[in-house]
Amino acid sequence: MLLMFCCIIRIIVASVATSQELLEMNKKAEQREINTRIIIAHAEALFAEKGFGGTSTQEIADSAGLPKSNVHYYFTTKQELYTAVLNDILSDWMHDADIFHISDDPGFVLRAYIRRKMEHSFTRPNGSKVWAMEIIQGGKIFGKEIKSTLVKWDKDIVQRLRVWIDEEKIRDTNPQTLLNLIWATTQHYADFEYQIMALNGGKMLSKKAREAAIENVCDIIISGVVL
Amino acid sequence: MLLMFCCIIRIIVASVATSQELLEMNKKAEQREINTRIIIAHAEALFAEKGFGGTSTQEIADSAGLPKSNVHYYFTTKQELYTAVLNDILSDWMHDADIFHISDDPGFVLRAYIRRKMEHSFTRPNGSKVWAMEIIQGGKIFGKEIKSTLVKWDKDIVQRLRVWIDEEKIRDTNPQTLLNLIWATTQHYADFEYQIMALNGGKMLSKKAREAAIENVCDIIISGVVL
DNA sequence: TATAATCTTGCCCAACTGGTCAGGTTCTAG
DNA sequence: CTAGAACCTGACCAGTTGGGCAAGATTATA
Repeated sequence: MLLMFCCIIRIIVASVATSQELLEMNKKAEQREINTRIIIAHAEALFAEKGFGGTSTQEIADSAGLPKSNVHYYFTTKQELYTAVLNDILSDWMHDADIFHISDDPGFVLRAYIRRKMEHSFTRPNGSKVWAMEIIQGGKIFGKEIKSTLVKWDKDIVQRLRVWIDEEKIRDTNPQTLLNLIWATTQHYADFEYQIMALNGGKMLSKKAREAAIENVCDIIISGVVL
Repeated sequence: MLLMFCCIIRIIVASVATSQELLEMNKKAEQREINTRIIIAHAEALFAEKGFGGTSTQEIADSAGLPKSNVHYYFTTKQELYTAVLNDILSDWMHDADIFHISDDPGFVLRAYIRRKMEHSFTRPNGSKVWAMEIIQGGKIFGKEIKSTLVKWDKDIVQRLRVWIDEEKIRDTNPQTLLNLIWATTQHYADFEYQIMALNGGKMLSKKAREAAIENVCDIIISGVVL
């Protein structure tokens, strides 16, 4: 319970400040903001590369260029830091779905949403990877946040899809299944980056290939579902 | 190099023997077969739950009901055991694609392949999870096998899809992208089991819901791609 | 300028890690 | 029946782990 409380405190502290907010801060607060951000960024990369259990706080500290004790000053436990990383990612993702509320054309909305998710996968793959591993391992650490925030947000979108089904604008399918398919496919390009590369002759996807992948995925899903 | 060789030896030893083969073995060989299988099975479950770095050989031993030294007798290093687990999974998966060579009807083949992959996700989720985490972490340990076995096998299927595209039996899309979409979606049901459950009111998918999910996924993809 | 609050750090530690090994038991081949 | 290969395991080890702590440095506040 106390731990839970500590986590919440940290999350608030760790939330990204705008540059305007940074200017208004005094030196102490600014230091805290900067260090917290650095630590989270390096932790995200290392957790993505080696998993939670495979990453030591010492490594994170070294990577961030700080003494380990300093990392422990900002994040008392490794779990606390891990939670901060996951929160940072989640808040970034939630906004991708804003598009569902600014248009009523399923073709347009779905295409825009898929595109955003795909682009996110290419620009911030590590976040997706850490998230994926947490879920794969059964959400043992971040489970509560998933069950509350994510579930509520999911229900909202599913409801939106259901309306389109009733209006016979999209195929009569289980909206949750459709959403799963979209998430799975878009995040695949971040999480399975290595496999994608291996199947692309060991090279990273070119900008052109990425664009083509985005278009292809959009096309397949939309012609599979939009009536 | 020596390590590589050891791994191959282990893999051969660890390969599943039929019950017929078991009967023909002497006691020593049978013991080896049984212990190896038990260790791999328990390791698979633990690696899926806690990742490679988060699982200790002691835990694996305890879970398998053997002393740690015995585990180390069969698998000198943790990596060696991990490799054996991944090989076990990979060999299981390869066969799912046999269907591509027994029919020329894309609708039939794709539906059958997706169904098999989905069923596999429901019956052996842990294998998929370990695999997913290995890829997410950049294939550092299993990379070579991926680059050889998997890539070759992938090329084969892509070629098959390309023919169908040329024959205008399926939509003119990047065949690799289509394959990625299928893998991502089908494996999602194993890897993101926890999320699926959370979005299903915290309950596991019922048999009926699973069957419906399989049908839905098939329908969406096939009507998105088969002409 | 005093003093309170926050930040930084080197040092410490008990617990655990993957892995070794010697010496035992069990089995098989000849 | 016997020699030796294969198997088993308790005891052990050096290195690493997450995290605590207290004393000193810096900054904010009154």
